[in-house]
Amino acid sequence: MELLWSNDAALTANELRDRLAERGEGPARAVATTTVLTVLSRLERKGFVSRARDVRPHRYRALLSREEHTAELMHEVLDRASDRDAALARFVGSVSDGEAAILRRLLDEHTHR
Amino acid sequence: MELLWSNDAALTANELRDRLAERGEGPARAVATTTVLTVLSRLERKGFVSRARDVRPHRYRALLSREEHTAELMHEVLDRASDRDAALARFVGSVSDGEAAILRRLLDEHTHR
DNA sequence: CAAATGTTCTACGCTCTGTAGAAGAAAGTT
DNA sequence: AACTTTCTTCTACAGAGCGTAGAACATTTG
Repeated sequence: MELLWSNDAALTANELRDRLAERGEGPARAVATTTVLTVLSRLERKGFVSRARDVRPHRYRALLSREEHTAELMHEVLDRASDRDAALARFVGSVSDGEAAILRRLLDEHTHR
Repeated sequence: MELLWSNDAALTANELRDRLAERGEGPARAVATTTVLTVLSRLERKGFVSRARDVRPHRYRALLSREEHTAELMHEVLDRASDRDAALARFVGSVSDGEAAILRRLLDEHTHR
């Protein structure tokens, strides 16, 4: 559910519900607005989403973009490893050549910046 | 619980239970053997553990090392991203300098091998 | 065969997630 | 202000996963 969040930003619950209804017309679609609200509240509690309480139909926005969130998760996973370096090594070792090239480029930028 | 697995390899349920009892004498320690068995069965079902059924006190062993598992998880997380490259970029961007250096070295090995 | 040891089945409690109805609060309308 | 519509919160329930383990069944040992 949370994945549907990567949309744009700052939506109301109803707007979000409509977006959800659009993508994926199939059966078993269309959730109730309250459902969206509940999920949003939980996400807010967990710090994934911010809510503008001042405007009336509260507007919600993702605090982290989809990609930031992914990076965040990768770090969490890595942090749970007993041997970070070894884990990193395994990770790099199991990356495709293409992706290895991308990583290299990214690291260069990381340095020169 | 699964984390306690990174021990060595090929243990019986009882041996495992003993290892668990040792590390962390504190209160609320010491689980029943059946508990260990149940957990092992579930891990086996999920493919994290292999079991030698031929020997009688079945012997269990981790299929992936702690670090391999971590790398695996990182890939899974990355695979769920809509834009892998962007996610990778975020990841690299949020890595410490020291870790960046390690990554660079790993990539070099990756290439020259 | 009986006793000891090992394994499977079944189950309970807890947390998380998806789902939403009922009830309360705020805004819009006449 | 009273009424209606819209929005939000509260409460709840089912299903999955995890930690835990007792009861029952199987196997090995003496």
